[in-house]
Amino acid sequence: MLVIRARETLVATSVNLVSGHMPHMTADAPAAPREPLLVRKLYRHSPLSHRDRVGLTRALSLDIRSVRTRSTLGEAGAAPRKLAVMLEGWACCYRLLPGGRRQLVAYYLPGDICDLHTLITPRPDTSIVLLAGARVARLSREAVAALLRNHPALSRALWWDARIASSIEREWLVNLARRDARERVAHILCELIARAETVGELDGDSLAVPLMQADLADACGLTPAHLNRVLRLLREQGLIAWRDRRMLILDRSGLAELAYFSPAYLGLDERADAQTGCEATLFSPMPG
Amino acid sequence: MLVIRARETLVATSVNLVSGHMPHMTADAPAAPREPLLVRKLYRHSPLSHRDRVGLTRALSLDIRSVRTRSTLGEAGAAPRKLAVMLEGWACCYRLLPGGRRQLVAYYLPGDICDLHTLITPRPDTSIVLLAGARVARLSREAVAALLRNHPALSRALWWDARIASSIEREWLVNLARRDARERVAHILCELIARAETVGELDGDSLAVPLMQADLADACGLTPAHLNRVLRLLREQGLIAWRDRRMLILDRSGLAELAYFSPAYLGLDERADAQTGCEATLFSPMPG
DNA sequence: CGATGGCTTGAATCGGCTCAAAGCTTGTGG
DNA sequence: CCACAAGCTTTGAGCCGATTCAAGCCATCG
Repeated sequence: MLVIRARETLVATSVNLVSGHMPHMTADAPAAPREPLLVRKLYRHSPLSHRDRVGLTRALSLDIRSVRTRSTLGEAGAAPRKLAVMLEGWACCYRLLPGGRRQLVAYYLPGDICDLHTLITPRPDTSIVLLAGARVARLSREAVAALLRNHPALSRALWWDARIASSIEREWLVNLARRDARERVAHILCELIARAETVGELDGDSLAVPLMQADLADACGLTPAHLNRVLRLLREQGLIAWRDRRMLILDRSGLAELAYFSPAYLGLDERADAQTGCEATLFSPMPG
Repeated sequence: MLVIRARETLVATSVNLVSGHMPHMTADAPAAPREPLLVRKLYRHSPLSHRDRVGLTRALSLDIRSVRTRSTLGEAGAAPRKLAVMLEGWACCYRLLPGGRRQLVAYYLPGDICDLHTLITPRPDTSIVLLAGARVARLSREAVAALLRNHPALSRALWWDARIASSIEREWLVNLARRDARERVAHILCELIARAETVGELDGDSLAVPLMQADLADACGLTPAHLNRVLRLLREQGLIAWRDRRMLILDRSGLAELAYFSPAYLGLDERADAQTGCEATLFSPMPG
C-alpha cells in the first residue's frame, strides 16, 4: 500500500526539512544577507560549499522583480526566456490548445525554478503566469553560465532539481490519465500541501491558496463546473474546508488515502550524496 | 494554427535528419565500428568531438544484451538501475496504480536512453519492459561517471536529451488531459511515426508497430475496448490501416490535422549550439 | 486439433461535460 | 455609505463520451 497512514508521517518530514535539522548545515555558515529558499533547498539535497551558496545568493539578488498578480513571466512562442526563480508567491506554467483549451503543467512555489529546461529551449510552447503578487529573481543565460563555471557543484544540484521537477510532472501525467476526478483533485491538493509545508507556507492546518477554481480545474484536466462539484464533495466528506482564501485541512491523512498520495516523488527527504554511491561524481563537472 | 499543412513538411524533416545532410558531420569522422543511434542522435544536436563519439560508442559496446519480448529492464521499487540505451526494438516505461490501473509514461525507440533520471533516483516507481525482441546497451553509474569525466561535452548532450524526453512527457500530459480519445490516439501515432522516421524505421508509408492494443490504450489513458473502437474510426476515416503487425499510414497529414500535431516538441531539427548564443558553455563542465 | 491470447463488438451504465442561470464577493464610483 | 458592475462561485438539467462486462471472433502455436 502506498498510502500514508497518519498525519505524523508528514509532520515529521516537515520538522526535518523546515525547522532546522539539516544534516550538513552546521554552524559554519551563517549565510549571506538572506538565503533565498532555492539556495536552501538545493543545499538541503545536494552538497554545496559556503562559497557556492553565497555565489548563487548574489546572482539571485541582481535582478529581482515584484510583479503583480496575473502578469506573465514568459509567453508561448517567444524567444527563450531568462530563468525565473520564485522568491515569494505562486506561479503556474500552462499550454494553450486550439479551441480555447488550457492545461497547466506545473505550479511553482517559493524556492522553485520556473521550468529550468526553458533556458535551452529555442521556442517554448508554454506560458508562465503569476498567481499572486510575487517576487521573482531572474537570471540571464550568461549569469547561469557564469555561475556554473565558477561553481561546478551547482551542476549536480540543478540536475537534482530538474529530476524532481520531472518527477512531479510524471506524477501529474499518471494522475490525469488514470485517476477519477475526486482522486485527482485530492492528489493535487496533497501535493500542494506537502510542497507548501516545506517552504513554511503551511500555517497549522490551513494554507493560503492563491488559485481561482479555474486554475485548479485546468491543472486537474476538469471543467471549472465539475471541479466545483468535486470540491463540494471533499468538503462534505469533512476532508477540507475554505475560509477567506485559505484552505483548511481537516483530515490530511484521509485526503492522502483518497488520492493514494505518497510524497516520495517530491524528493523531500533525499540527500544527493547519501542515496547513491557514485552520484557524487556523476554529473560533477570537474574531474576527480 | 498549430496544424501541419501537408505531408511535405514532415518528409522534408526526415530527409534532413535521416538521409544525411548533418551540418557538422563532414567527412572527417568515419566513426567507430558502428556508431549506435544514440551517438548519432546526440552528435546531430550537440557538438561532440570524434574522440567523444568513439568514447561513448566504446562504452555502449561493453554490456550489450539481446533481450526477449516482455522481459523487464527494471522494476518499480527496486534499487537504482543501470542506464539502458536502446539499440534495437522498442520498450516502454509505466507506472502501476492500485486497482490494477497501468499508465505508460514513455515509449523508447532505438537511440533512446531509457529514463536518464532513473540513474540518480533512489527508488524508481516505474518499470521498464521491452516490447519487441530488442538489443540494449547498459551502462553502470561508474561507467557514466567515467564518461562524463573523460568527455565533458557529453554533459551538455545529455542535458539536451533530457530536455527532449521531458518535453515529450509534457506533450503526453497535455494530450491526456485535454484531448478526446480520437485526437489522443492520433497524436500518439503521429509522434511514433515521426520518431520512428528519424531512426529509419519507417518503410515508405508503413511502420512495424510491436505494440499490443493494450499497450497503446495504456499510453492513451483509455480502456483497450475503447482504443479498439477509436482505431476502427481512424481506419474508417481512411487515415490508417493495418496489415500483419504493420501500420499503413494512408493520410499522414490528415492524421496530424486531426491531432493538432506539431512535431516541434521532438526537437528533431534543433542544433544545440545554433539556437542559443551562450548555450555552448551553459552546462559545459569545464571552465572556459 | 484444441487451447490460448489478443482482437472486435454490443448493451447498459456512469462520470464528466455543456450550457445556462442564479448567488456571492470585491472593487469602484457616485 | 450605498449602488452597481464585473468576475468568480455554485447549482441544475440534459447530453455525450468513455467505461464495464460479457460474449464471440480470429490468429497462432503446441
